[in-house]
Amino acid sequence: MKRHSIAAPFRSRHPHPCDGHLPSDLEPILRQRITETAEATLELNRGEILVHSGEPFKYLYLLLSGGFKAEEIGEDGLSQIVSFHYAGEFMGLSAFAEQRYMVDLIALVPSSVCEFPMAGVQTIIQDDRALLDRLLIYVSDRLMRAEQVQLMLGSMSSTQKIAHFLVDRLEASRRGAQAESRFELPMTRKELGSYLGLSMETVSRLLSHLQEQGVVRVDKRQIEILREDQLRVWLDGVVSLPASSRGKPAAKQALKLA
Amino acid sequence: MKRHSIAAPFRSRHPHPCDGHLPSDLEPILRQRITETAEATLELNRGEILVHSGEPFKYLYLLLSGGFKAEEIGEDGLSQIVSFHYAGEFMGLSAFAEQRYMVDLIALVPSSVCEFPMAGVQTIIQDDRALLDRLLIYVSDRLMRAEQVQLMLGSMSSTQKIAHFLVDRLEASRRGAQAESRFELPMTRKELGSYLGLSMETVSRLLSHLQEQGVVRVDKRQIEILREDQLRVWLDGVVSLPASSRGKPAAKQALKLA
DNA sequence: CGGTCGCTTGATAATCGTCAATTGATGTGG
DNA sequence: CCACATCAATTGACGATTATCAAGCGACCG
Repeated sequence: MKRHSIAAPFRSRHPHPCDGHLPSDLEPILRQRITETAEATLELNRGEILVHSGEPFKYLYLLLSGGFKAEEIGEDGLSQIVSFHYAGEFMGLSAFAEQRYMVDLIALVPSSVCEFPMAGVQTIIQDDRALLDRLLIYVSDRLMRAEQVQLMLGSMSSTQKIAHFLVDRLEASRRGAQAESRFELPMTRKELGSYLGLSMETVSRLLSHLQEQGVVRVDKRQIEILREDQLRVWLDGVVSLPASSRGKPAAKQALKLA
Repeated sequence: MKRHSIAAPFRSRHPHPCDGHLPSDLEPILRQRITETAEATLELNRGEILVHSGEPFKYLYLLLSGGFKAEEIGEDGLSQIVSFHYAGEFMGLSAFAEQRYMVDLIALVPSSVCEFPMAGVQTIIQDDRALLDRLLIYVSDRLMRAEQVQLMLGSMSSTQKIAHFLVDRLEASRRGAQAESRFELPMTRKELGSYLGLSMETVSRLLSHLQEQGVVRVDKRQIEILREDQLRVWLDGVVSLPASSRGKPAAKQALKLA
């Protein structure tokens, strides 16, 4: 984990590395003040740990580029990825309650993050309550998403889970600059399985199955969505994973519904 | 749903109905100010809906007595209970992001809640930022819990899920006034199943099984924990639900581990 | 008193996890 | 630079866990 300190003179002379990466709904004044409190940027390689669960909540992190997983660790050794983080997102928002991080934050791919000391954040909040308003909204937003993940984990079949994930990624990539229907997954099949509550093997089979049916094109971690409509059929729960494509009824079904 | 307005003259002369129900970590000054903004208390019977998902976020609710479920509704008709709420808890905290409620809030048993108009809450926040700090903590606390539920849903077996739930309830009842190892469930088996990502039948079988082994006593919705140590063995994942107690190896296993 | 609801229990079957073998990619040290 | 180890991914065979279907029972309500 390489650390690049941002000295005060540097800050005033150069475009700030966090600039252009802050959430777009943040008021301009706040952007500037936040930017000024950033103490350093960090570069992490795949597998490097940014924060350990249980450590005191000293920094808020903004992901500038790359990808992260947030992994919840049970007392008994169980673990589960509870969220993935993509560029532009804050990380560590579940730490306000206990003033300690509640998850491990681990880089999935080479990533850079911006580090905001909580002391500085508190200072900003002293003169301008707007930032606190924003933080409340961000945390509430994550809560909303976590509840949606609960629905996914508790009530969906494996096919629905994958479709749910792919549709979510597709919509995110559409919101991006050049509205693509292609994207790159930053995580392994195993990590995706952990997030979805499935085994690595099931994830792999589902992706193969989706590809056989011409719904997506899968090349390593490159995903291209060919038929969003079919994906939404999977999401509606009509399709199920065949036991090694028994007599290939699944293909017929897919054609029927097309 | 019966509504009792709290007129201003009433407020000054009587002990307030919300008094003594607010979270204990709230500063006294805030308690008083919050209490003053309460507009009404509501009485709901089992099954009555306090809030529909999607409605605008007009009120924050404090549960005074009884129990609630928060039910997430998928676009396709799927639904899942994402949390239960017990006396003293705020409800509706995932609504800050979109300014709409994200779940249905439904009474599990006859309940009373205190209704705080968001307009009034905003007013308090204008003069005193402490309340906003508190809200951030409460939302972050719920996020933390939601992430723990994700771990439960994604990585635990049915036996671990039930044990997890019962241990959680046991600890809550211990924190109560007379530190009991007995408590009453406010929800049906089906509702509990929805929350745990299990079918009603599996929940019923697991409770029967726990009773056969003398770990708990179950009478309708009354639960008494007899052997917390055994419950924690279940939580560690050593035990599994036998297929109709095949030759009763489960009983032997339980004795071995005792 | 009939009907619905909550709960229990049994039989059966489907989904999905586990185990295993294989392949290709990556990286490391001799 | 190549052999070797490790890791990610795929695919198949098998079986366990847990959902579904079905029947029955007591409680409560109209």
